[in-house]
Amino acid sequence: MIDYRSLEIFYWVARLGGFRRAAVRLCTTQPAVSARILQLEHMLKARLIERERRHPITLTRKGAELLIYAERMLRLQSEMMAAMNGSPVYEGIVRIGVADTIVHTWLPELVRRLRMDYPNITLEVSVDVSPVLKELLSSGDIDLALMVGPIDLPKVRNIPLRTTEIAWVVAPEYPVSGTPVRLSDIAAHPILTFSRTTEPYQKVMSVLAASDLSVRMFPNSSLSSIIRMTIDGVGIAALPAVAVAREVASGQLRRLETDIALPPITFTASFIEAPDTALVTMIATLAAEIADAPAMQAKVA
Amino acid sequence: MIDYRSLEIFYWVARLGGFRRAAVRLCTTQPAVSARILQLEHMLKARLIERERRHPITLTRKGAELLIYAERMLRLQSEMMAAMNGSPVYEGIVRIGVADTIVHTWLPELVRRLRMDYPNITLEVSVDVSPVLKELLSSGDIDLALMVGPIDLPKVRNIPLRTTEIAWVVAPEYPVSGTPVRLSDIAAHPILTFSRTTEPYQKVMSVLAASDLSVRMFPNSSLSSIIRMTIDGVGIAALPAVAVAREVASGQLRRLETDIALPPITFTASFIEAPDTALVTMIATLAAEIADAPAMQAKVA
DNA sequence: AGAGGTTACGGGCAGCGTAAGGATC
DNA sequence: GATCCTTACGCTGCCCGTAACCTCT
Repeated sequence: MIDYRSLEIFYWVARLGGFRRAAVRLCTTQPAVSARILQLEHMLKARLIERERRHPITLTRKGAELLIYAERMLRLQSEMMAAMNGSPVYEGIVRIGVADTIVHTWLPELVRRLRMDYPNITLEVSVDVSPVLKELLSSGDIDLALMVGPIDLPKVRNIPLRTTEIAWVVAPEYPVSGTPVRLSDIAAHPILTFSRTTEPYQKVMSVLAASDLSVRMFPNSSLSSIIRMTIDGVGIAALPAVAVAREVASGQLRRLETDIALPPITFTASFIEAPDTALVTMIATLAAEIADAPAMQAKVA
Repeated sequence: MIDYRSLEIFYWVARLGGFRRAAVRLCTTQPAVSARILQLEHMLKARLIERERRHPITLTRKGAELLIYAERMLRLQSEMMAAMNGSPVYEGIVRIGVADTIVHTWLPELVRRLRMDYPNITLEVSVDVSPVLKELLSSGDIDLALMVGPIDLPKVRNIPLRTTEIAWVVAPEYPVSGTPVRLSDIAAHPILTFSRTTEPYQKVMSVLAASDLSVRMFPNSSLSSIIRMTIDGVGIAALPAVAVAREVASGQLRRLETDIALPPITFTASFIEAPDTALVTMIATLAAEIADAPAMQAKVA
């Protein structure tokens, strides 16, 4: 008989397009995945997967046929677990990728709530900039990404968290002319923001490019480092307003009043849709709830 | 996660109403079944089965709920196997209960065909009279019964094999008066037939009772023994015509011409309907085909 | 005493992880 | 050389079967 585990592994190999990725996603090793697939192929006496050297692998006809059943089986299994336990079993390991901004605002609250309400969930948090998180998610290295912007791929579910504008902030004593500050005033100073691939960087660059201004950018992937440097008077920072709300409130940073039209950025909780995402969905929903909670709004506003 | 095997075991415990029966049906031991159920109950943190001392056990509410999923899961699994292999995997152990009459007519042909076409099937044949076979089937001790008459229980599938009349046969020299022989002529002699619980016995008894005749019956559960004794002139045998066709053809026995209205008896291939009966169904169908084959008809006619 | 389920215990084997081995770009 | 899958191998843990035990009729 065909094991549930084998189908699960087969499903993720097909889904993520590689043995390695499936292994990472399922928290196991590549040989284990390999053995399962081989066993499956041996049992069904048919090759299921065309091993090509480049991502993604392709399924044979038989493989595609099996995938349908694998998906149905996983779905039935999780439906059963949900029905039997009243609610799905919220336990296991979840790997979350989080953008720095979220780490500094409401991630602690999410972690606290999870530890309190679901002590059997083990979290593995990786912090990185959103473009990297997108890669990690689509290669199966993380299960859930809390970051900027939706991922526009099929089968990825994006739960919008909250939208925030980009604020220009400086050290209180830092000299900036103009009220409101114009773009050219800002461009005279070094601008600190996230790394080149991120939305804040690109949005800043696009308005500057439109105005034909040149500028010294200080891209930096660490939010706390950017904040530190800004407080130390290195330049003007362009950061999500929520990320610096505390420092602005405490007077460590001063928010510039400008009329520069920077489009706001939207955070999302994104994850790959699969038959067994009850756990991840729950966490994403909880994240949305916490991110939008009045308490949080007040705390960071 | 819940194993396929656990669901299968749970299904059969529920279906057959006991741990022991399920163990027999699944070719395993009672402790193994017990352990699986215990593990399942532990995993779902709920009692699934009320252990009562008498058959059948009853399911708790949770147990009944799980049974639905177990059945769906088994069904999906066998649907998948069927779809993937083109045809279901015809291999494994099948326990067949066979009535003596069939053993002496076309069972060898069935066994030969199975051994030839499906060498991976292991047969375990038990021979007994039909009422006993019915018990064995409903308690899960056999998977398929080839015997007299349908089993009128829900979830039992009966495939009609062929109908045969009951013949009165005697040794060639045995003195019987009358042509055609009347019932009272027969009642003067000892009558050999199957044991008390069987259809031939009961049918003979009912016509005799209707005529208010008393008679000496020699019930015997072994067909070959009955034939032997009849050839030796012990009395008149009432047996399915097909069972003595060979002896009549070879002249070892003589068939009496009578006008006694004995209702014919019907053989069936009967088995319990379950989500995974592809193998048993195939054998039952093959049995029907062989039993009704012209070659067989000729051979026994 | 017998039927039916549980507990105890030892052995076998499946499946996993580590590490080394191709193959292809 | 880098990436990706496969093979080799030792180990762990699960699951099964045997046997003894419990409990109710």
